[in-house]
Amino acid sequence: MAADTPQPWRDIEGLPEPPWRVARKPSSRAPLTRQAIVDAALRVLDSDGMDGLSMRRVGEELGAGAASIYWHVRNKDELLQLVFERVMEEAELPPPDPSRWQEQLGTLAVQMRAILNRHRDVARISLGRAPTGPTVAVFTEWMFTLLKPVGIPDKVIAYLGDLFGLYVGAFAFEESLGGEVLDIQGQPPEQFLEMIKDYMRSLPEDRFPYTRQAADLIFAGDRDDRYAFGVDLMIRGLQTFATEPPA
Amino acid sequence: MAADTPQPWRDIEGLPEPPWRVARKPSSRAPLTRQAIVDAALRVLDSDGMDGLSMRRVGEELGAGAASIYWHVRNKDELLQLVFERVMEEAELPPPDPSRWQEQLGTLAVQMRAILNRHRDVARISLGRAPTGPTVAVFTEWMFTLLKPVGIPDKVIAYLGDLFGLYVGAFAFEESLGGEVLDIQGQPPEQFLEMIKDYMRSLPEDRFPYTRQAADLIFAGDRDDRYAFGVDLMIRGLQTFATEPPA
DNA sequence: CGTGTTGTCAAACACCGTTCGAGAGACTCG
DNA sequence: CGAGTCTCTCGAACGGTGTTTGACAACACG
Repeated sequence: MAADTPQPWRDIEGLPEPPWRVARKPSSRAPLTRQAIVDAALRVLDSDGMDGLSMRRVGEELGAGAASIYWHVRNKDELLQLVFERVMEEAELPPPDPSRWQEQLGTLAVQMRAILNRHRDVARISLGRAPTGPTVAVFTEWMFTLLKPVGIPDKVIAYLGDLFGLYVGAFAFEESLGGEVLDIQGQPPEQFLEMIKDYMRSLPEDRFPYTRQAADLIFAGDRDDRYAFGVDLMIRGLQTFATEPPA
Repeated sequence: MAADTPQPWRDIEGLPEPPWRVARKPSSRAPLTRQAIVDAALRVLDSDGMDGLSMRRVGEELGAGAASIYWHVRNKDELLQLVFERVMEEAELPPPDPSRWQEQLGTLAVQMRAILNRHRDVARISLGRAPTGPTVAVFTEWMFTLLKPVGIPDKVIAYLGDLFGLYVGAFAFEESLGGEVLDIQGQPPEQFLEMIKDYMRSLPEDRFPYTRQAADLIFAGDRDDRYAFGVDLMIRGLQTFATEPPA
């Protein structure tokens, strides 16, 4: 190539780039921030569920490459933690009223479950995780303000947070599976359940009298009912620690 | 485990296999059986943990190819279910004695947790799963025999199994993570915990009096202590359903 | 003998989380 | 005005994953 030959017509300085070669639309994409990434991840989670939540998919949702995410977030696990904390902030705590502590605790339990169920598969993230930010402080203070006046010992209140979170998370997790673990055969869950019931009823009467009789009861009740039972049992247990008589 | 301890009520010999678990075929003389695969999977799980448990790895353990496994097992999830059920059969139930129901229930809880912790990461499998074979029948019957004489309503007993399993599983699951979720920063878990405590103590005194004071309490107590608390709370709650006075 | 049936498995498929290194763009300093 | 540095993006690649496919071997039965 004769590089030294003057070729002014070959000068491309200032010429517009042909549209088919523009690298990317300059500013159509929102800036990539931690915030935006968490938003996108939550959006993907809500629509595609946990199995659809891949780094590549989150990148796509942002109109960005998967690798870019790693500049803002250590790894997928940290991203999940952020999504979890963000969702937990949706919880609203009423002003604590010790005279109705059982009711308020029950309501909170219902609300937490609702939040975990509102965002698909968030319950799967929640397990073994706890909020670490200001949220946990607000919760703790709320619990103490509600339960200390009833006479429940500090240690019990302190441990209760864990237990409470564990139950709500585990229950919602089970729900999020939606019996998908149950179809170990090709059958739909309910049909499979019917099989188990039949199996139970077919057991020898002399050794399994109760089980035979309770086969229906064991699988009866909707999710709400069973959830409420667990919450109720915990509250009843708590009650035995209270020194102040219930209002 | 004392495998030689006589447990006639636990004997599942001669009980019919539930129809959904019948093996594909007796298989004349093959090195690869369902049984052998489950064994191998459990061996891999014990030594390499959940992350190391891949179909290829199980195949290798058997001196076979990964694809071969799919002849005997529908997919990985079914394999996990089988491993879970196998481990659950390690539980030993004492002869139910209603006069000591609280104690026996507590002991069972401790034992279940021990089993889940004995086999590395089995707790991770257990969540959202329940045994579906004869084991669940034996458990159910045991529960009823123990609790019905105390006057606890059938429905409560029926629901209790779920709740019990949920708590044990969720707790052991959390343990199996071993705080690995906590090192969202590079720090080791305990150091990170100290940070949270410091954070709590630094909160404004007027809005977070209890939290400031209870910062230590919240993270105090070893796992055993916290586990026992949850079990105790459930048993206390159960007690309120009993009509027969405690012995 | 042929013809199924049962069981094995290498190769391929379509993903995954994560790392690397080249680069673009914006800022600061001499 | 460079030159340098720092922030940020991302294509390509690495080493895995669960699962499917199709070819193939070993045996059973008529």
